[in-house]
Amino acid sequence: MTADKGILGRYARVLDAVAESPDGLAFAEIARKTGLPQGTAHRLIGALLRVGYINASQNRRIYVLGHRLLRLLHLRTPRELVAELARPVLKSLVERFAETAFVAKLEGDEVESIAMVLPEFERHSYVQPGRVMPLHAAASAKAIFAFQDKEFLGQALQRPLVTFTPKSITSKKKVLAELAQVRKAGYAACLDELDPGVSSYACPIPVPGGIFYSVGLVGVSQRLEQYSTATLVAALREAANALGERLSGRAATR
Amino acid sequence: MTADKGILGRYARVLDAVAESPDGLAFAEIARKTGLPQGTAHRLIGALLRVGYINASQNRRIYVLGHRLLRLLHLRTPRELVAELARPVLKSLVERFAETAFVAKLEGDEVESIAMVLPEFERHSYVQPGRVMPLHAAASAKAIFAFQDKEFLGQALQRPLVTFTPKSITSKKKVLAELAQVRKAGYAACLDELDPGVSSYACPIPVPGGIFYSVGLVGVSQRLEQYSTATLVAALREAANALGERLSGRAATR
DNA sequence: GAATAAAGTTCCGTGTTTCGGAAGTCGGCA
DNA sequence: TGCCGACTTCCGAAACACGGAACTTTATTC
Repeated sequence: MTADKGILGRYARVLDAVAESPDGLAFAEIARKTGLPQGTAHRLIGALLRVGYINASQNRRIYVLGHRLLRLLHLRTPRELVAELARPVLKSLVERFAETAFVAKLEGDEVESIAMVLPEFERHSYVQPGRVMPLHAAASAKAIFAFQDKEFLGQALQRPLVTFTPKSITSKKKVLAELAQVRKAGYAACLDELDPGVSSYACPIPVPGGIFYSVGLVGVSQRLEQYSTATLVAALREAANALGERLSGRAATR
Repeated sequence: MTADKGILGRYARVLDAVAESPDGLAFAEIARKTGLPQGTAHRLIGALLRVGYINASQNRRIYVLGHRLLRLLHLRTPRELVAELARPVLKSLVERFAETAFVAKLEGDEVESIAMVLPEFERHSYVQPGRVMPLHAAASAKAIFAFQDKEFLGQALQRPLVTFTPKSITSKKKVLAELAQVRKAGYAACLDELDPGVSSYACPIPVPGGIFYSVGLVGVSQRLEQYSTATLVAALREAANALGERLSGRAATR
């Protein structure tokens, strides 16, 4: 189209070109596909890189969609799509540990539980799908918020930190310290912080663009204690990696 | 953050704000969340509207992500996510018609078959998942390309129109006419155009932002003829609507 | 239903940024 | 070493973004 709708129109054309090529595009191909002069294309690509709308992969020569756009995409991915894909992985966790397994997702600026499989004998569940997991008192939420940027986190921390149990962490400073710890360890735990006598463990699910999902186990604290933390975390991490590959289309279709 | 990375940084902040609010944002909320002066916010929103990165919903007062971004989202949605969700719907089509049912997806600038369920007695399939469906000789591809914009279509039509059978349409003009017809009728048919003696029908799957998927039936022409076109199309349309709702997160979780 | 507040829109002089052609640099290859 | 294509930088002219303030429209209150 000759009708370039302002400056944004040209940026949009570059993004369209990049998105339409599943394996990314080299600089010259972008200039050709969009019909932009090389100098101009170069400048636009530089700006897009700086805001994170495209990323340079490999030897810095192939451009693909960037983390900032992938973030929007995951925020808008319907819960059901992810839930459907996660079910088999959750089932195998349940079989192994006989505890409730679940997946949580970043929705807007909150973390929600979106899929759950519970052991057969269990009478009730601790995380109904759709339940909002509080940032300071749920392993699943910690595992996701620990990997968000400061600005976003600061906004989320505006919400009051409700005291659910005597063990709940209710100071912003302590929450931030906890999240830093989660980031370092690669997993989150919540022992009696949300419901008394109930504990949970969760790992972030790595997908290109950032962390938007987590996979976890919940159960009566006493029963969970029979497994070592290392065992639980190793299993969750494995599950998280498997889910990450499925969510980004790199999985061997089972 | 005070560090605005150029003009794109401010647009990005608006988009982030909109994406983080699942139900959309009013003008004033955008200005507040991004910290932009009202006049400025208004101008940026206008530009974003013009390129289709945001849409005004309802009484033109609530802004949500626009079709141009949703398009990127769907282009990048892994095949497996969609395939998993589509399976039950495909199964019920197969049960009813005893013919192969499948879903196709726009990948880059090509249409690919991504999920398929075939009747038990069938010995081989006509559309392996992963097969690229030619724009001019496959119902599934026609059903998708018919709803793409002219620019994109023109680009796709650069590719040579292979003659698969005597019935294949091989002139650009006729292909365009056929696509216009598909757009009007709301479904596409291919009678012996790709493989001799094999026919297919397909309907576009409506999701917010445009058409990126189609659902179809394939089979030996003679066998398919026992159903009236109206019957086939009605069933496909129903399936397409069901899939559309699931894909956009509006479905009643079965 | 009038008064008032809130939400949304337009204007415009100032000043920064974009524009793209052309010239320059890099890196692989014979 | 010298060539070629891919990529990057430069720069003056022109265009556009900037945001405060004034204005219109819509919602709320009494």
